[in-house]
Amino acid sequence: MVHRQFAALGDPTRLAIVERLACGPTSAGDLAAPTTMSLPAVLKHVRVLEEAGLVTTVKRGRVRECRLRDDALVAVATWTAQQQALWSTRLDALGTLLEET
Amino acid sequence: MVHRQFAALGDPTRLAIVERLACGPTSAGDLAAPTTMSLPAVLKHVRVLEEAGLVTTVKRGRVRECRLRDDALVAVATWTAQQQALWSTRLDALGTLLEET
DNA sequence: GCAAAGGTAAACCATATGGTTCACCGTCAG
DNA sequence: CTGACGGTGAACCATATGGTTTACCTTTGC
Repeated sequence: MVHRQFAALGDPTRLAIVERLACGPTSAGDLAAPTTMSLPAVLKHVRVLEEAGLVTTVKRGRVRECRLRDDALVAVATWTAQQQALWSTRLDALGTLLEET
Repeated sequence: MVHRQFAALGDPTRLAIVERLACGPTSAGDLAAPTTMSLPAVLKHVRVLEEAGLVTTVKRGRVRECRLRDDALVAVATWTAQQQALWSTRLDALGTLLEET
């Protein structure tokens, strides 16, 4: 069910959040600060990323800490690799077929 | 602008189309046949994939042939690799920091 | 204990998305 | 030539998405 993750990464705002989070965990407020968006909007995006299994959040006191899951992109990476492998072997097969003729 | 591709792959129908196309080019009709969807619906998805630079289509006679672009997933693969690299170096840094203390 | 800060829930809105049907057009086969 | 086939454009619809504002709750600092 990797399409869930693709969908989550398909929004530019959420992609930016992931890239930001790759540099270390931050609070939700800090995530919203550099944007022109309201906090609730940003938090909705964080929720989506959370449900896609890309980030985890913990509430410490009154601040919610968001961090990238260490296994966040493995599903995406493996799917992509599989697909590329499949595709390249098909190209190889086509190549040998062309050589034979 | 890799979010365009992520968004395109974020829909289960389109993801299935890509996987199907990885096994070789097909006509639009053949793409729609195994599904419960109407042809126009499938063709809309193909358009989206085309605009995301993932597939190309050519019209031969009255049939439209759809094929996966050979460079379809490079952007996705490179972004993912970069991100994982960034993330793992950060983890390494954290590890050495913990060792020092 | 009070005020400010950080977050959250709810209501709401505009637009995008994913799908349908129907009418129609070009192409291929008999 | 004509009919069936594959695809396309348009109109339309329901729901999802991305955003807002407002009110409110909890935590923190003085």
